Amino acid sequence: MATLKDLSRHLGLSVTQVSRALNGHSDVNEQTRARVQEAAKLLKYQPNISARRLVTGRSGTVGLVVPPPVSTDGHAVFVEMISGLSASFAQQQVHFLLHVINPQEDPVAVHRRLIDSAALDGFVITDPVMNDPRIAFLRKRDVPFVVHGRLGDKNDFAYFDIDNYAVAHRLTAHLTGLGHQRIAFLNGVPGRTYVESRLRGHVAALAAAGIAHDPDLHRNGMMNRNFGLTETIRLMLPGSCRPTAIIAGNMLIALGVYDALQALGLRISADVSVVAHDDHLPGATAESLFPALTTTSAPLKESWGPMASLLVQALDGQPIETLQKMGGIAFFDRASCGRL
Amino acid sequence: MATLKDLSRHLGLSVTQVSRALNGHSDVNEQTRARVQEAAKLLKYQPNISARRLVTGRSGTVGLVVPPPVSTDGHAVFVEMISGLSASFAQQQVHFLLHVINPQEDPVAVHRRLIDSAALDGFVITDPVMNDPRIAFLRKRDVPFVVHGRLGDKNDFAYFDIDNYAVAHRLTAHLTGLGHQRIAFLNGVPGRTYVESRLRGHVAALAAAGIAHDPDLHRNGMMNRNFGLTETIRLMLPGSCRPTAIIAGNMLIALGVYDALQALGLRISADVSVVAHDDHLPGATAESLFPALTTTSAPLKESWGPMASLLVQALDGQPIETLQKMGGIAFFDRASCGRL
DNA sequence: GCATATTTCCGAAACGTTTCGGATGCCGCC
DNA sequence: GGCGGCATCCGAAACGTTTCGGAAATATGC
Repeated sequence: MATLKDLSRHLGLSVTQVSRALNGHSDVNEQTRARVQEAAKLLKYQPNISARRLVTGRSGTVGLVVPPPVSTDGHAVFVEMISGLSASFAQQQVHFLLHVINPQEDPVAVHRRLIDSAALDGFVITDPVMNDPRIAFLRKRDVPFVVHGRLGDKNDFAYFDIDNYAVAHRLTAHLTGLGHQRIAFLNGVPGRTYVESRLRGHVAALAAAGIAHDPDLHRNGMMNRNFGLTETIRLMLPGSCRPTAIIAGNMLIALGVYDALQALGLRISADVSVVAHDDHLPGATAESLFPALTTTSAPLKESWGPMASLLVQALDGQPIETLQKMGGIAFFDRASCGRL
Repeated sequence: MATLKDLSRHLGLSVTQVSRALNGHSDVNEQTRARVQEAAKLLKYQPNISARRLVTGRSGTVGLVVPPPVSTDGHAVFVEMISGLSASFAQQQVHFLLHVINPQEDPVAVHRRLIDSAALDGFVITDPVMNDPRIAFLRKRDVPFVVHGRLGDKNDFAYFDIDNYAVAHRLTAHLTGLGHQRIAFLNGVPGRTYVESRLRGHVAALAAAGIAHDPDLHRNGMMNRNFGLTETIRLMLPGSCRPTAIIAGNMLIALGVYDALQALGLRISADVSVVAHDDHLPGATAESLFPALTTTSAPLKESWGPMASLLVQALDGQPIETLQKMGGIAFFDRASCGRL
């Protein structure tokens, strides 16, 4: 309600000086600055962001444009993402605009409108695909953005990602270390970057152990429980050359693997070793399975804070090379693996 | 990128007139208006909302301040709410700001900051409680808002709600019509308005059939599967005077009721009739149960569109009395009830 | 033909902030 | 005493839009 003019009148200072005092500029007496800040608190001064953004050209608002989640699996990720981002941006004093589009709508057009009306000055991009039109557009318009994930080799933008190569490498090496040779890998849908990175890490770890990669043991699919179940059953068909260990791309797949092995009467660890990567989505924890599941661990919920920081730094004009961050992964050796 | 000044130069008109033409004012020649609109399209003119909101004092943005969802049950509602609201507001050309607070934070303080910085000009209020401080604050500051649900009798604000009295009345009357006298009601946590409304509707329908309400048959609790399961078992304990029919407050409760009756060896419909209210949350559909569940139906997802419209109308200064809307309820008689 | 509406237009001010360029006073220094 | 340097301040312009009050041109009524 109170404006700069009110403050300046109240303090006997110019509007200019009040503004500079509050914004931490150097040419203002420390004593005056204190007075100004006190008065601001007293009069409950809140800067009018419309006025500010009009002159600075920046809105103090970032946005996320997404289609609504489809499956119930998607719900958990959606909730975590939305609430994580919103809370993180709030902490950084940045407003978070959410625009849920219907799936037919063109996301680029929405981004364009949002930019042209000067409503937003930065974006979060999730679920990037190869040659993503959103990324191309934002780059062309020179609008800051941060991507959750990466694309192939050329990543000349701010991103946060986990080291998916390392994930698969670590899991595979753990199994080869126990003497396993025939290791199945239930990976995600082909084309997604993290799926390809994991495949590379997997193959590299096999090679390091002197094992040739058998394409038949590598399966792609939607990362849900059903995929884990059906593929495990197919892998274990009598007559086929069974794997002695299975890597599950996430916890849902792992649940399906457990279901299938149990149904087939195979003992986990004793007969078949199982490992998985754990995003820490609600619903399935590695410790609560029986036997407790050995995993690499990289909680998805820990990405949103860094994502927000990166975007804010990008808004502040920091060079992109300093804004590429990888989340760490941990490894928990539990009870689901046996030595061969 | 293009501004009004650009347009006015390009058209040989004053900035004033261009603005009025675009905003549909009356004192502009229809022919000129057409020219202006064409030029606007040509130059890809997008009004700078910061400038607009600075002079109008309105931001074209509404907000929702919520804590993150807790349980996995809450996820489905959260997702539906967030995506429904966002999409609906987008359709109405209103920006939707989401602010997820941590549960300790004071929501009123957040609302205050958002208002004082002129960032938002309207709010959506969900999960209202009696004497809600958010509502009191927004009313005091004379900021438009719309509430999902109602509070007791005094509702001098815009709201969207379903007729919970009618829901319980309808379900109860259906059962009394089949000759049931001892009807249990598994209702939500006490204090919530819809819970109380439902109780009133229930009691009224009983009275209309000449049946006295037995408080022992009315149970309150968290509306989840476990509540339905445990309360049904307690209701059916041998020695107690068993109900012949059960009303479940929502589908999760109904799932628990089905589980319990099956476990107890009681046949649904033949031994015990079951009805429920169905919010159409993903995960449980009334038709897919066996036997198919008789329900009142009021999809939660149909509230967000009306909610958005109501808030937009409130922003336009429409009188509150015209902004109180009730969602309709449907009744589906399926296979879960038997005549006594 | 004159006064009065009506239609269509415009200039200027205003919203609240940031920032550019300059002003003022004071200090020490030669 | 003059001069440069520093610390501290201020006036005015600018951002892009809406709107108030009025002006000009045209139509209407007698």
